This record gives sequence, structure tokens and C-alpha cells, in this order.
Amino acid sequence: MPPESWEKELNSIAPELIAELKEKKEPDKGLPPLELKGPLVMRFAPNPNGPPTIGSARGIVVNSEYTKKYHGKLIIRFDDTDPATKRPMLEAYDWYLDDCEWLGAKPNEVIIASDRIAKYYEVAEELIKKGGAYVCFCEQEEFKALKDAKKACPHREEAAEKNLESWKKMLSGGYKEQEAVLRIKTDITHKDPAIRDWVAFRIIKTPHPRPQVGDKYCAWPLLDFEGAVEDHLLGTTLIIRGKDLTDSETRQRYVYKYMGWTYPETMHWGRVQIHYEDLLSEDSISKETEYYLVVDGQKYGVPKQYVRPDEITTSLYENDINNKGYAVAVGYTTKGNIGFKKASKPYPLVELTSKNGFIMISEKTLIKNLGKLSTSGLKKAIAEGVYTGWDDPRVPTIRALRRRGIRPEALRKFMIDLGLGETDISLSLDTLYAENRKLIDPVSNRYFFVWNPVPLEIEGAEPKVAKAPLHPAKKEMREIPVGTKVLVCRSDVDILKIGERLRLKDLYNIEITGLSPLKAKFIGTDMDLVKKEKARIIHWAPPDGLKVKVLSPDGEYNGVGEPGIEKELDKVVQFERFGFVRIDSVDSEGVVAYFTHK
RNA sequence: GCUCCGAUAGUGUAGCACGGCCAAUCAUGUCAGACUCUCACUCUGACGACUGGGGUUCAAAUCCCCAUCGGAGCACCA
Repeated sequence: MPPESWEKELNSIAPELIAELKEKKEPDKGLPPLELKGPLVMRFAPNPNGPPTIGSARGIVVNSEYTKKYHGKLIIRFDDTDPATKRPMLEAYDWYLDDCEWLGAKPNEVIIASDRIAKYYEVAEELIKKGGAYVCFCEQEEFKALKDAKKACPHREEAAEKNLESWKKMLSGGYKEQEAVLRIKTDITHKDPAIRDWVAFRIIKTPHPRPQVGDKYCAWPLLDFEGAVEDHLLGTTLIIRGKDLTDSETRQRYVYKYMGWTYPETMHWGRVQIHYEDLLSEDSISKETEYYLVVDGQKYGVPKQYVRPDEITTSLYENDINNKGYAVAVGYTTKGNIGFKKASKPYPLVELTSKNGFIMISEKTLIKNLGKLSTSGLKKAIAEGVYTGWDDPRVPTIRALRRRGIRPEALRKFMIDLGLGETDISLSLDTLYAENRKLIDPVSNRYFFVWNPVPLEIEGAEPKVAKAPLHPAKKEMREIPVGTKVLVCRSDVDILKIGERLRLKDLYNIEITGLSPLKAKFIGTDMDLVKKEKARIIHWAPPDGLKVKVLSPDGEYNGVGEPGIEKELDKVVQFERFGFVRIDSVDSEGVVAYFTHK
């Protein structure tokens, strides 16, 4: 019996079985469902020491997605309790709120930790009274030595009254920085050294950047304490955070136990790195690539072998070598795309990541690994002028993506599709771009933009007004007046030969008659000729067009665009045969556009 | 060194709590073709993975053990 008959037969006997079979095949969309015992309260808790990054977007989106789905409450809480080393930026508070709203994740409540220090003091005092916390005067190294030896420090057994007294003195500024800390009493013999008697408060005399707070406090809570107290005060029921904070839970549970509170449910996700993959030019990849390890321009090693560090003496950093002594390497496949591969099994190796953020690939190509830049690293680079600001297209912030014309829905979907895995991932923004392209392609007008322009004189052509569709699926036309001279791209010119026939898109056909200077003659307007001869179709721009500059993650493109682009300010358009861009500014100097993606 | 976590195609995911519907899902990517006055979009097809080794079982991606690799924490950072 053929399968169709089977289905028919089965349908008549047991229709529910068919339904079940089909249902089974349907993939789960979106985030995994939650098993809730009560109302859902979640928080997203950044330190506003810089604008939200692509990594922050994950937290914003996932938290908001769940609270939307289960009619819960979303709180944004600024964990700004370090006025010194991770000093908050005043502008960043609003940047977070703004980017959240843009992402469709407007929080129900906004909490600023530095406004609520007094509440943390109350809890601290109670903990001291209960014997769950003590003021410690050990020097850092001294305490670490004791801790590693599972030994208590002399202050641990101090009476509660004495601790209370010291605590008051801490609050009133009676100690210098580094002189005293408040520790939570856990288990000094805990098998995990990360858990043993952790610090809840330290003394910082640097004033807080927020004028409302200023120098009001000199005892500041650390994240583990502030977070523990706030999560309880806010009634948080589910916490999703990075794997790096898993130990926090174990530490914080001691506070919850002393106070008789109930700890929220927790979920974790792995480390995220972003790599940009699209900087390989096609000619740098051949299908039958030979693989080398390249360090500082030198070839080492042979493919399909692990690369041993003793074969390489230059520029290998400690972090690039795993504990087996193999270099952590990155490869690309014969298909030409790049992937990070674990060095645990043989793989055609080509390159080495180096600590300075670059990956070497063969001799020609360089890939920037933007995901590796930390907020503080970015801050420094911006101050030094390496980047123009927090929305420089090369910088991995939400602001930069916005400026480039990425739609919030695309970013949301991208983050939701990542899911909640505890696996460490290294991802490519390609998927985000593909998602975004689907959204903007149907609504983006088309224009010509010629980068690295080369003038082309056409004999026998009459000045005319070219008509081209604003969008291939719509009927509105754009009009481009053109004389006997046009501009074309250097990259198109480079491969031209005398006698070659080509089509200037939406204009007419030409035959090349000279290369330097570039000359051609008019040979008609007939499209059939183009189709018959399979002539190349290239785009062009009038010499008196608009000056256009495109800023993209991999550099600047300067050229000339057709008139009309200036009407698209703040919109995303497609520069044909170039890619999508967002028109960022228009003035007498010309047009500045931000590259969205191909 | 101590502790914890993880491992499915190039990339990211689904499946794992309850072993058979899994010769393994979806997206992206790559290749080929169709469409097209763009290298965009759309459509069709192809490619491509359970880290390794043992064990339990009639049956293992799924449970157990070991190995390997990767990541994180052990801060008066968040």
C-alpha cells in the first residue's frame, strides 16, 4: 500500500493518531516554556557604565519575552554600586531605557540601586545581629591565604555587638578604603573556595557620579549583596543570568537562609562571542585551499595536524594554548565559510586567534573580533579616537545597530532564536542580517551609488533622463538626468576589456572603446541584446550627483550617488549591487550613510 | 591548584527530565538551478552533525562511568 493510502486508511480509523504524528514534527518556536508556580517577576540588571551592547540585548529580549508571554512584571534595575572601578556613566541610564523601549521591552518598573543604599544597610545590620556577618580587618592577601587554607580569620568570631559598633564606624566614614569590609559568614571550609566568607560591603570614598547620591555613602555593597537583597525586595521569581554568576547563587543563599527568605528560580546562559565573518574577499578563498597556520605573516605547520606551540615561537599567548599544549585554532571549510573549531579533533587549521582581537587567515585576510571588546576597552578606544563614539558602526552596541538600520524585530527574533543554552557560543551576525533583510527588502527604495568612481565618456549618446523603478516590485519610478558622461565603479572597470559590451542599468547599452581614459560608444537601448549576449549589467551615477560617504564595520566607502537619495533621510535604502544602508545625514557636504548589511 | 558548568552540521538551535516515533528539527550558510534590467528579494534542489571510549538495555543523541576538549568562578568588578 502506498503511503497516501496508508494515511487515508489511518485517517478513517484513528484521525487523532495522524494529528499527533503531525504535531510531533512541528518544531518548538520561541523560548522554552516555563513551569510557573505563581506570578512571574523578572529583572534585567545592568551596570550603566556604558551603553547596552549586543550582549545586553539578549538579557533585555529574553526577560521581556517571558514577562510578556506570561503576563509578568519586568523590572530594570541599575546595579550602579561601584562609583570607582566600574563607574557608571550618567548618560547610560537613559540609553538603557531608550534601547529597551526601542526593543519593545519597556520595563514596568525602574529601580536604581544607588537610591536604595539605606535599605541594604538595614539588612546588613540585621545580619550582623543574627551573627551572619562580621566586619573584617584583614588585608586582602592575608585573608586569601587563610581562606585557601580553609582557616577562619580572627575577626570571624567577634561578638555581634562589637561588629555592630565597627559597622557603624564603617558607615560614618571612620575607616579608610581597604581598611575594613563586611563579610557574610558562609562555610569557611566549603569545598568551593569561591563560596567562603565573601565580601558584602567595602569602603569607597570616591563620590558617586549621580548628583542625587554624590558623597552620601562611603560603604558600598558588592553585587552579590545588593542583588541578593534587591531580588528579594522586588519579589523576583525568576532570574536569568550568565553562567559566570552561578556562584553568586550559592553565596547569596546564605543571606536568604539567615533572613528566612525564599530564593528565586534561576536559569543561566553561556558566554557569547561575536565574530564578523564577511570580510573575506572572494579571491582570498579558493575551493582547494591549502591550510596553513599563520602567525604574524609567517606560515607554520601543516594542515590536518594540531599545531604545537613549540613549533611557533612568535606571538603566541598563553590563552591560545589549551592544557594539552595545542594551539586553539580556527578554520574554514572548503566551502569557504569560517567556523571556530575545537582543537580536540583534527581539522584543517588555518589560523590562530591572538589576544589583541585579531585572527589571522592565510596571508591576506584579517577578521575583527568585535565581540571580544569589553565595555571598558571600548570606552578607552573611543576616548583615544579609534572609534567615533558609542554608535560607531564598528562597535557592538545596540545604538550602533540602530544607527545602521537594524530593525528591533530582527534583533528580538535573533536573540530569541539563540535560546537559553548554557553552552558557550561564538556567533555570526549573519543570521541577524538575514532576518533584518527580510524585513527591510520589501520597503527599501533602490538607488545607485558608485564607490571609487571612474569617469566614463560615451560617444554617440544623447543626454536623457533615465527612469528606473524605486523598488523592483512597485511601479513608482525615479528619474536621473544624465549627459554623455557617467561614473562607474573602479571594481567594475578593473575587469573590463576593449570591445566588451555591457548594459548601464536602466539606461542603455555600450561597447568599451578605450581603457585609459575609459571610453565607450553607445550601441542602443535594446534589452534583448543584453539577454542574448549575457552582457554584464552595471550601475552608474551622473558625474554631478550627490557626494556620498558610507560608514561600515569594515571601513569607509566614498563615492557618488544619484540625486533623490537626499529625500530618504533616516530611512533604509538599498544601494544596488552594494547593500542596504541607512541615510544618516544630508547636508551641503553631501550624504552620510551607515552600512546595514549586504 | 580548588570548585562548578557545558559538548548535536560552517554557525546558532530542536530533540535529552519520561530510552524505541531520530538514517535527527528549524534557521542561517555554501553550491547548483529558476526568476530578475542589482551581486537584493523570492522559489526549487543539493551539502552538512549526535566529541571519543566503555557500560546498562531487545533498543541509547537521550541513562551511567571514564577520557578529551571548551568555558566560568576562586576580587574590597559588574
